[in-house]
Amino acid sequence: MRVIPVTDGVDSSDAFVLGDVAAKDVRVRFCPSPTGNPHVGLVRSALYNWAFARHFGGTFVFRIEDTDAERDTEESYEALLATLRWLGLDWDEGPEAGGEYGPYRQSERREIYADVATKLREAGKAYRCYCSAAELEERRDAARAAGKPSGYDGKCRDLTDEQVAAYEAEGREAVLRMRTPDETVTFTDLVRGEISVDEHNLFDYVLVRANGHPLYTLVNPVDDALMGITHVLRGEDLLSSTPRQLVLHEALRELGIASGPIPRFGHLPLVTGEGGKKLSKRAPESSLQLYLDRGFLREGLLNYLALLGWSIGEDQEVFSIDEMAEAFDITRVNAAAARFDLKKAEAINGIWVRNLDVNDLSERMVPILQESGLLAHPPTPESVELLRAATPLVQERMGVLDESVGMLAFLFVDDDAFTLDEGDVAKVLKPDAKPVLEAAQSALEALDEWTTETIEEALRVALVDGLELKPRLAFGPVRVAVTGRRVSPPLFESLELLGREKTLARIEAALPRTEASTQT
RNA sequence: GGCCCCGUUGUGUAGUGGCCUAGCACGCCGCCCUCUCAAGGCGGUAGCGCGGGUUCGAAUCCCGUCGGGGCUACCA
Repeated sequence: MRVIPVTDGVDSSDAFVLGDVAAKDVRVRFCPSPTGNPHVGLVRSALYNWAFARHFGGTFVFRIEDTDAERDTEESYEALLATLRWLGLDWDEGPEAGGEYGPYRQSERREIYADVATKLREAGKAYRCYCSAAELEERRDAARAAGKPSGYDGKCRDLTDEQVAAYEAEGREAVLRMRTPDETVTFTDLVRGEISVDEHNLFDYVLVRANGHPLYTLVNPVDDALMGITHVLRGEDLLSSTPRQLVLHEALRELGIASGPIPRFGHLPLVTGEGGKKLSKRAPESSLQLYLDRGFLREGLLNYLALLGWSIGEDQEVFSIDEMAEAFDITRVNAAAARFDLKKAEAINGIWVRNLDVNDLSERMVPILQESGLLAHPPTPESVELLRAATPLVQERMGVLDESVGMLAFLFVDDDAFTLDEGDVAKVLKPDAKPVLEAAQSALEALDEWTTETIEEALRVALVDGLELKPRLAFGPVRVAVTGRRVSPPLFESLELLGREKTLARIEAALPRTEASTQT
């Protein structure tokens, strides 16, 4: 039985995590394949790697695994870079950053893989396999039916020259397979502890396709080795392929293709969706773009993602990624899968929203309001001023920025586009609201000074004192008439920002509605 | 089917043999505050999957069991 790498002790200190590697020499990587949109699991993984690197003062490498020409797209590649940049997860080496281990896009490293493949084959570490897809499937099904492991059975492991010649004569194409050892492979996972797989479940796997294109199974470990990666932190879905990769790492060192210690692995818990299943890339709720479009703050989203599998300590949940980097300990990552909870994400985000400087917040709201048509591209100076003044009114009323759209529409929408929510009209602008609106109208018309304080005073005197109404019945109709909804930012502040003219015009326009909605 | 991983309230977690009649946060419910909605304050709801051990003592250690998940490609 082989144990790779050898470790002892089970304390959760940095020393255990580092092994023989000096803190500053730590090198971790984030290596997505550019297929589809970045999803939350991917980002969580990037965050943990980033925090790990920053914690030790090591290097965060960003590598693109675009070896699948069928599925990789340039748009996805661009999206990946943009996303990491936006989140503030800066990389030390990688696309656009450079580095001495480049290139960092695997599509530009083909010769390297071809060379390694040749060396592996010549050294007998890998061999040509001529089995056809149909044959493999047949044998796999048979093994399954017999209740046995269904991996590759090793048929082509030790072909004689004659057999090879015969296959070649048949015109068969060959893939390159890695030869795995007839021993149990054991390694110590940084979050799960010791894990082993015996030889009966260590299958010879394909490294290079028949068409000569290298597969992930080859390029991923090869680049990790060549780029001096010391720690591999990735999703649990890759856990079962780790023993096989360890075998390749050993071979690379044995053949002198790579030097340096074999990386240590830590498998992060999966991020699951509603059903407790792995969040698939295609599930809408897993798309990071969805959250960005809704106006999640990078701080809030990252903070929430960090919570999915890790805790900074006793009674604290809100922290920045710098604080995370400071405290991050991979051995304290929870091994169990974590469910993505939108409500919690919004709550955490809301805390960050409320902690933001008002000017900062109003600037961050611009894209959302533009997207919804409330602001122009670029926004006019007046609307920017108005937004700045209105931001404090909504700051503690939203978890996510897009919630401000409904609350602020009344301030930014063109007069002819202003509409009342019909449901709210039916509930609030009943016949008995008419005298309320009329009283409000004359009280406001008489105002010399148009400020929050004078407006409130005037309305209280006219409606609460004058008509002897309870506050909610007094202000409700005015609120609906002027903001269009029963739920709005604070009324008096809203009226001040809206201005006297518009306010009075809207009350006037709403008066007939108290009659229209009578017969129900 | 096979292999591997995992298992504290609905969700995320704290907890590493006595401080646990299990803490925190989100959610949910109620109350307070209040011009609506939020925010804020107060209170409540709900959990160690199950069964055996080990021990004076177990959420914490061991075994079994059940349940969940991942992988099982010439995808990554």
